[in-house]
Amino acid sequence: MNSVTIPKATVARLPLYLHALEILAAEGTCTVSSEMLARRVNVNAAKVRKDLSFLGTHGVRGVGYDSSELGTRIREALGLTRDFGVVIVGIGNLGAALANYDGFGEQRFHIVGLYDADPGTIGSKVGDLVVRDVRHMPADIAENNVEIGIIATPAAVAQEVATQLEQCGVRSILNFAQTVLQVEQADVRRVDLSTELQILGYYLRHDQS
Amino acid sequence: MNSVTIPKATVARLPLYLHALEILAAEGTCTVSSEMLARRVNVNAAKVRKDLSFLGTHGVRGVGYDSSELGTRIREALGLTRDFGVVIVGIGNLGAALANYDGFGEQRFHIVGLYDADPGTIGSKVGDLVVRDVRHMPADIAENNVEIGIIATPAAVAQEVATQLEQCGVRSILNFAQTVLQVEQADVRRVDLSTELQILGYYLRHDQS
DNA sequence: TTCGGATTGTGAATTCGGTCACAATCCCCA
DNA sequence: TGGGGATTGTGACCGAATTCACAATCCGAA
Repeated sequence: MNSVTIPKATVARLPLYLHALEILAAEGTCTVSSEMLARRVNVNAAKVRKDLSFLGTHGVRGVGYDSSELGTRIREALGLTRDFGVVIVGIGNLGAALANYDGFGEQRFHIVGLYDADPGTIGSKVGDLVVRDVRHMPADIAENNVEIGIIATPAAVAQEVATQLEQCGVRSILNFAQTVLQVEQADVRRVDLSTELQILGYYLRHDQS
Repeated sequence: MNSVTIPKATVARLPLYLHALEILAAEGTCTVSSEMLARRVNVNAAKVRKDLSFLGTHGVRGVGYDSSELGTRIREALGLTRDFGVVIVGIGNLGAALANYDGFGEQRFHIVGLYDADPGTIGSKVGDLVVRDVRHMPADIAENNVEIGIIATPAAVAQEVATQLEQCGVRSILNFAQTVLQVEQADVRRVDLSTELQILGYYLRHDQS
């Protein structure tokens, strides 16, 4: 839609700006400066301005950005103008925690399905959804127009689930399993506790962020 | 310790190489090529070699890397030659899930304390630890030589917890709360579901990974 | 109406990370 | 003993991301 492509690094920061902005707006701030945002997101003010410039945003020199308009612009850029269906596969401790996650706020991501393969888990209720047999997943996805899949299964089956998700047409995958997924086209983001800890471990000794 | 500083991007990949290596080793592979690792980690083979060259590693031309020696080298580089004490603050759904996380395998990260502020949660047992009042945290940290703190509290109190952790001498923080923490010196890594979903959302429309 | 302080937007410079290509080296086999 | 296939290590290039610095612009006050 939007003509210019936004650099990956910028895309990754837009949600942070948006969140900072929502907090400021809730506090009644109408105008924000790049400096103000920078402090809250822990980056350089020049970087904020350059990032925002990719949105074709127009702040006002000498004044700053209108916080509500800027919020709208960022939401548009991120595509947060419509709703997204999300499924979670693997309802163990982590999957259940993610299902209960309330951090979406007024966001547009809606969890519409929870799946597991364990008969002991299937049928149990998490939040206001009932865990269904993973074998129902393909049909459900097609029916509900699901676009994002979250994998919270054991590593051993994560790849299989990913392949299946992709076959169902899911193009975006958030992977919490300790595996690097091999996919055809899908966009995968990986979140792994043990990886993060190991990275932190390195910087414990080689200290200079 | 190790003379040369390793680029951040490389550090972030080392845990992936290590994990791939452990799987290969478990399968009985003694020698691995950069190409083999590259496939499993979804990166370029040249990048693998360049990354490993920072470790001063010596593979054997025409042959590859000795998988057990390479594993040792990576572990040394990451500092995984000793144990790390970890505490988790905020034992809600997510905190409890993290406490039960078994993905550490034979890793050296040991969760030695769980803390919460809610009287209803304090005293409950998660895994084989009992959740303690967060007010005991400073004393416990000093006593047990804790180096890493995981924050899984509501966003509203995350900053306060971070400040307290830092005052207790914790220099590494893994932040699951929806906030950007302001810290003095500590190294912070942030993991947030809603941010990840928003990034995925962007690429759903602007598709070309 | 003019001046000063504040803040944006952006070209230019710089740093960082990724990719390519190839010489150097090794093992194995004939 | 020599040659061929395989694979590493790395210099050179390329592109992305960050930072710098400053002209352009705006608001408000005198």
